[in-house]
Amino acid sequence: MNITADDILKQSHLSITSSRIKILNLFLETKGALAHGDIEKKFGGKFDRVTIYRTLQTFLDKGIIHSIPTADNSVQYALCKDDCTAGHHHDQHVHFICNQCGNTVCLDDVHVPTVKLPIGFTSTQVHMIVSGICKDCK
Amino acid sequence: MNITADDILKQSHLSITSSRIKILNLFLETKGALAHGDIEKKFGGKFDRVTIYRTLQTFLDKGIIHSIPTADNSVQYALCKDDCTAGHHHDQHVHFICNQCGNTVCLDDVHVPTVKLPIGFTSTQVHMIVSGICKDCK
DNA sequence: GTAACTGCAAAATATTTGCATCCTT
DNA sequence: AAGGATGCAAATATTTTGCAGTTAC
Repeated sequence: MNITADDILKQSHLSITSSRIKILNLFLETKGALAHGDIEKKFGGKFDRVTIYRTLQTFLDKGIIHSIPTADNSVQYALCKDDCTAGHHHDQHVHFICNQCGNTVCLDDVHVPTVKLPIGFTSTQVHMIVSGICKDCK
Repeated sequence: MNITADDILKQSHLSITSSRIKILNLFLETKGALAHGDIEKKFGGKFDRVTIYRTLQTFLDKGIIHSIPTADNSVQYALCKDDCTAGHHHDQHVHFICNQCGNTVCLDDVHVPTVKLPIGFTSTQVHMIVSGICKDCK
């Protein structure tokens, strides 16, 4: 049984509203990551720009989504895995950005190697962003 | 012998101008990475906002600096190593972002492990961003 | 002297905030 | 009914573009 947008909102103690459901469903349907602009385009004026900003921020706060660092400063968001709790992410997965189609996908099955940091450094989170050509654009 | 801002500009066939020298020197003096805002603050109105944008873009194009992906979408820039040529970066180094002091540093001595990508994916660049507490903030 | 770079002004974008209204619980 | 969420308007902030004046080579 797949988890529904409804479930996710309940788990995070958020009111179940139409825009949250729609945005969450978009994330659930999309295999890759989404930028603010993608969401806006997808719903073309269906609801307010500002609502998208606020909804994304709320989801971030609750740990429902996480942001993916990108080199071109477009902000990408993706659903968190089950082991993410509010404010404390365990997402150690690899993100792949295709230079051809521009899509960002989570490579869930690729394991992020642990790196040995210099003395005195403590790591709480590791992101690995690989860019290149994805299998669809090959 | 240390390389100078002057040398770098000559190597990239760029005119040697005051603002380019100053910005490059700032990079050379700074061990960590710089965001657009940092540069602006550092020179407090010394020269135009727009000049900074254009200078950074030029440096990016020439492969003098590279941008570092960050999770909070502030765009960070850092000097490229010698083995970077225009448009083709070999920077496989790890960046560390301190959650305490906010500084971004390049961990040049930490080797980025190669990851095995799923069939069909080709990688041209790998970024690894580790966040946590740096040795100075410990 | 010519091409390239800079500063200023302004346009285009992107993000944040305040407040009245509407929806969820 | 009460608290929270949304939409609209507007304030801020960020980035881009055009053009005239200046500087590097």
